[in-house]
Amino acid sequence: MEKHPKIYEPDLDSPRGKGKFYNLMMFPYPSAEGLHVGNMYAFVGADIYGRKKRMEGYDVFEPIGLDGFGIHSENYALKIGKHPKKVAETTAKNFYNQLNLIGNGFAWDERLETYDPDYYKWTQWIFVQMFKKGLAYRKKAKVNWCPKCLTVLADEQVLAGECERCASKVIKKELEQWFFRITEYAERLLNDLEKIDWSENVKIAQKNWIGRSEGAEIVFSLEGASQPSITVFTTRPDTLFGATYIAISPELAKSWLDSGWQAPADVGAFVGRCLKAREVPRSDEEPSFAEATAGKEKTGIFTGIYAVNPVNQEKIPVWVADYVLAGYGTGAIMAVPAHDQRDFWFAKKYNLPIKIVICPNYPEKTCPMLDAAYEGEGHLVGSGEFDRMPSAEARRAIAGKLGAAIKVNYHLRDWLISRQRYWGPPIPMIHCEKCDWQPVPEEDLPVLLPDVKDFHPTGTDRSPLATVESFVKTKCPKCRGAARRETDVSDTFLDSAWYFFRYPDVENKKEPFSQARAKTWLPVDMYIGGAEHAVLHLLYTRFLTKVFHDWGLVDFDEPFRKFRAHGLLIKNGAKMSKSRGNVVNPDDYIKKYGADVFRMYLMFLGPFEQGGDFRDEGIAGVVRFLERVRRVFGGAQKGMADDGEVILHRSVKKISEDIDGLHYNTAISQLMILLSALESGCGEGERKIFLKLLAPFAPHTAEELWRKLGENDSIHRASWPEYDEAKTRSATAVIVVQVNGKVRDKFETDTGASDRELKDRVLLLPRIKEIMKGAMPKNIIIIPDHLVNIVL
RNA sequence: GGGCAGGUGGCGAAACUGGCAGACGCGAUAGGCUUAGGACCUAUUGCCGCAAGGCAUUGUGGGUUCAAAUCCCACCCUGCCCACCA
Repeated sequence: MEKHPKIYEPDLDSPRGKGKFYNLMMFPYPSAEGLHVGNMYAFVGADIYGRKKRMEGYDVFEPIGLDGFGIHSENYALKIGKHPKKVAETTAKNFYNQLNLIGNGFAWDERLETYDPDYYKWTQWIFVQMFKKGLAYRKKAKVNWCPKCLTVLADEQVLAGECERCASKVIKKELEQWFFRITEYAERLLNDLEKIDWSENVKIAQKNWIGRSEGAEIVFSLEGASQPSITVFTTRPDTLFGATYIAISPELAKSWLDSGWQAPADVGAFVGRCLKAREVPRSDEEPSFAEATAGKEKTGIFTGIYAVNPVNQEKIPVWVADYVLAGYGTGAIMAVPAHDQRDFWFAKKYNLPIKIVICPNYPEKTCPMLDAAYEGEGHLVGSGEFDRMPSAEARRAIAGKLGAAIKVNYHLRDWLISRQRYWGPPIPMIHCEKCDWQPVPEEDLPVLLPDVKDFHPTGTDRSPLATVESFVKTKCPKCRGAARRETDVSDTFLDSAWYFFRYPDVENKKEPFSQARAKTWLPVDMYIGGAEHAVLHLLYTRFLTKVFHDWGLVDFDEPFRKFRAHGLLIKNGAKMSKSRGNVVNPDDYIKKYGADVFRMYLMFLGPFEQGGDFRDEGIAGVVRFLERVRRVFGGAQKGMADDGEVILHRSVKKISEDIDGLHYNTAISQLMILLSALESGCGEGERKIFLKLLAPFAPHTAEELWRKLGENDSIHRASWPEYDEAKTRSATAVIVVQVNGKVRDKFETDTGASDRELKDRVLLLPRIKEIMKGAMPKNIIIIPDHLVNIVL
């Protein structure tokens, strides 16, 4: 650890040079196997970017830490039968050693680990503030439950509907849980995407995840029900005349039954069956839409109730249907079989009427026969006064006529924070019979995770902490009466949603971070990480940042100015996995080839944002390259060849631009091209420029050769080379001569030749004359310094 | 089913804003160097041809253009994410 040369020492209070540059990479969650090559890939890519910024004169802050709390670590501890805390200690050591080996310019003094009480104290503090501000609340929610392991599982631990450890069928269990009201921020999270420079695909993923849809709430009055009316949400009020039944979710039916609805006998049984079926989470194995939706039989039952369509007073039946979701909209829909595929299947099955009200054939009179729902736009038919109106217009017209409320719905759900697990920050809440839920007073934070022997899941609905009486029993902060602590811990995503605020101020004992430090260093200038976090992690960080902004802690409301997702590394064309046995262990490669070769090879595989295919054979190229570099630097100095200067200036330009655009693979090709030029002869000036260009990629080699040239200060503090645009252009150009678009000849000439000159010269070329056979060209296209195309 | 990314030599991949397809690297072949092997150096590496030269070619089929890997339309395939969201 100490061996690492500290070349990066940002001044955290007043950044030097051109100012601060916060270069962040997603911190890893340490697993037992050690740092994954995918992490290395991400970190090296991010470090190259940061190192160039440093050489450009920015004060670069590049911190690293460990996302050590959470299920991954806990499961490993369970597996090997060691306490998570002990495991964390050893894995931390390993991880930092490995991170040290890859040669990144980390700010080693500002590390943080999420399981450190000095850190999670503030994670808990955030929870308390959330509660105080009304952003944390409790409600019932379903969790995955393994009946054999007797524990709650995270979604990612459920494989094909089975527990990943014991392969028992997982069921859904309803428990009361803590939530954060992220939905309150849905609109801002959506709109503010426009003001940040992020990979476009990630923005789109977030947009879809938030899933805004605008529609109308339409009220149908009911006959024969215990309720007077029912409200449905629809994005297509224009199809209202085509509604031939109402479908309600089993959950809604259940609540009606519970509140005294006298339903036909088999309705209760049907509802029971549906709810039971929903306890089994959908498996990964079920392929495709066919199983998940289309092929999965939609079932339902008539309730005996009728609803009155408010637009035409038509009486339509009310059904309970298993395809209606409880958690979205109002839990009830108006079914329009002609214009919704699911309703169409359902209507076919139960012989319900299918009534076309949107015709795609306007102005022709005939509407098509439907063998599937028509979900597109068209003109209204069979819709009374609205006939012939375009459907888009009719949406507003029909909703308007009914005075229906315009309503915006989001797919985004509130953030479930509770985990019935051990290895996380205890949720800092106390329950008192008299005073209900009370937050732990801030001066009592952190609520330390008790160092229990038995951290195994308990077999009840509770976290293992529930069995620790000394932990559970406490006093109510309000009335001082006997009370009990919340025993669940919080989601790991909460730990990682704010860590970058803490990095510039890890020693702070009084607050999560000082406003001064935050003002100096935040927001993050460049964030690099995996696309798999496109929604959850990146959405939570944005949410929390907006919350901090609203609390007045910071004056910005987006955490990362720029975010780029790196691609996925695969091995020999296949995804790496333990079962395939094709996992690249970075340590082996670093040991064998050294960090510089490994770094460069990773970056040379393919475009950083697209990932690459790791093949052992390919490493030789980079090994040879660095050996050639040493040979050139060991050789005598002499002048460069004639075209050397152009290649040098072009290389500086290309490599600079490529690093800025994360095109590291082509930057390395250019280094290779430049090296070939240097091999034919080079002086000290060219050597230094080359080393500077090499430094971000191969920091150790570059440093060593730099010192051999007699430099006393680190190359990583040297200035990034500049180029002269004029010198990137060569004095001559090769002109391609085409006839009818086919290349027929080429010649070299001075750059800047006029169209006239080029034309005259081309027409005199013997080969061209021969091809033309005296014919008159119809047209001659001239691209200066580049190409002449003769059209015959 | 939806969203996103992608499909180019034996392989990993390049190609700015439409202008020489295959940069750079791996592998392969031949030669040099070497006692030998490795390393290294040189040349070749889409097809035909001794060569000059010719021909083909960027998943498939159409189109636009003097000119298309690049733009447009339809389709096929692969990967990732989401998935009964009314």
